[in-house]
Amino acid sequence: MTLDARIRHDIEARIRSGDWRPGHRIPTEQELCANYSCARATVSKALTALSRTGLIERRKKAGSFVAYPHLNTTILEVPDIGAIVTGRGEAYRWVMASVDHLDAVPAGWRDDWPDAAGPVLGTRGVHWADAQPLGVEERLIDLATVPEAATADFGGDAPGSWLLGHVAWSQACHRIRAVPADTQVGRALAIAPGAPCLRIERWTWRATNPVTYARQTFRGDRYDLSADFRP
Amino acid sequence: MTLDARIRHDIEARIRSGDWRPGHRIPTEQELCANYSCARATVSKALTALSRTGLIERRKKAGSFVAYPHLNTTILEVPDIGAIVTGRGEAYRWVMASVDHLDAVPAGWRDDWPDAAGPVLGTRGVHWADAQPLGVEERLIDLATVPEAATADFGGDAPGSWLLGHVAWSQACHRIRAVPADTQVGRALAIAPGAPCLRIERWTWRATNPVTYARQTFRGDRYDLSADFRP
DNA sequence: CAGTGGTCTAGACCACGAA
DNA sequence: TCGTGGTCTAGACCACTGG
Repeated sequence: MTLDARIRHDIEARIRSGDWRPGHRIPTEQELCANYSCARATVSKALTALSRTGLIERRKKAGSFVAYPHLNTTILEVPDIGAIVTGRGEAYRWVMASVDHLDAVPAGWRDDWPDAAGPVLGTRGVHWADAQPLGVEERLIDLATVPEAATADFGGDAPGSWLLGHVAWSQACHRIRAVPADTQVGRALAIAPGAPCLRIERWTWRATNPVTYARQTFRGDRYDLSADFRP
Repeated sequence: MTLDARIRHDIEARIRSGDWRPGHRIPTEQELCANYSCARATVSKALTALSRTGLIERRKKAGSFVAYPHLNTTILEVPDIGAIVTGRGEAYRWVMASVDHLDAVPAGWRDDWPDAAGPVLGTRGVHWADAQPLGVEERLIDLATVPEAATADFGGDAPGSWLLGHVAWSQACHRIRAVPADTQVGRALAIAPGAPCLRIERWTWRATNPVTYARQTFRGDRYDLSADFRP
């Protein structure tokens, strides 16, 4: 491993582990030069690479800081439903249906989220666009990884928005399918049972710790995903 | 604009314009140093950045070359159906149903692909996993942008595979929806009309020129998209 | 004003791999 | 073998901006 890769790796490990929280000031280039006994260009190379990935933010005179996680770090912006709806010129609204403290992942969900072992927070709600229900969301949050969620005030926001702003997740996995609406979803979304729905499942981890599992089911005739790519 | 950005931009422009084709040898670092009258580190910075984006490939002793477009450049690997199927341990097969030379985008498709003005190649076919039809694909290829497609031998591969290997696309846009199967798709996929299907539409450009429009419709019960992310 | 990152220079040594 | 990229050094000047 090259020296600049080692510096990069060390800093990234500190951030991912939660040792350095968002906003924490990273040692200056000169301090890092001294720590690693190397030239400033080598440190600069490592820090520049980290800032390009969005993990840190560099400000002149002030120094380098651990970046606050922001929404546009991923290319496919699955979770930010509000922005998609608002971008279409419609009014976005989240209606929380229930928040439950559970001692463990409920039966029937264990197959979908075997990672979480301890107590979890279960949330349910509906995403609305204008006066139309857009999709239902069921979510589990691991309270061992995110204990502050137990007492969090989600305000009027969906739990996903709160999580994005409060937890520095390191890995997420999505699964996107077309499924028929069951009777419960059909009633919530005002569509016939069996009507096509887009289901997005999302598993999120911080390092090896499970953070959350979300299952969103959207009306097929009112919602689609878009993604722009450049090679 | 900084000097290394200018070097990077110049080289990228040559590649995107098609002036330097995949496999073309880029001037050595020393030659570029001379051209731009700068230090080798500056040239190296530009070339390293280009190779990290996958646009060029650097080989010791041999030099730097324009990279052949490869499948894993995007995070969400929508087009590579074959790899997904094979990864599940099933046998992938593409069956071409028709290839048509058309003078223009057919009526009924113009709304979906208004970009293409001239003659296009229209293809239809079915993706199979083992002995089960997985999804149907309808595609239009702009022959003004990709004239070699008119006489191309797609072999046993889907047109998308051929395109990925022959055209350096610069931008792609996806749309993912859940739609009900119509009678034609239902018959091709052996499912009931109205059954939920995952539809992926993909528009691809090279610079401002349209390359292709593809519409894939997959059985909802047999196909899903997965995507891993790291912030 | 002074410290910080942003950028660049000139030069060096090394490992690799095609000739 | 020897040209190429990969990496690093020591030093420099500049622009920005917070104290």
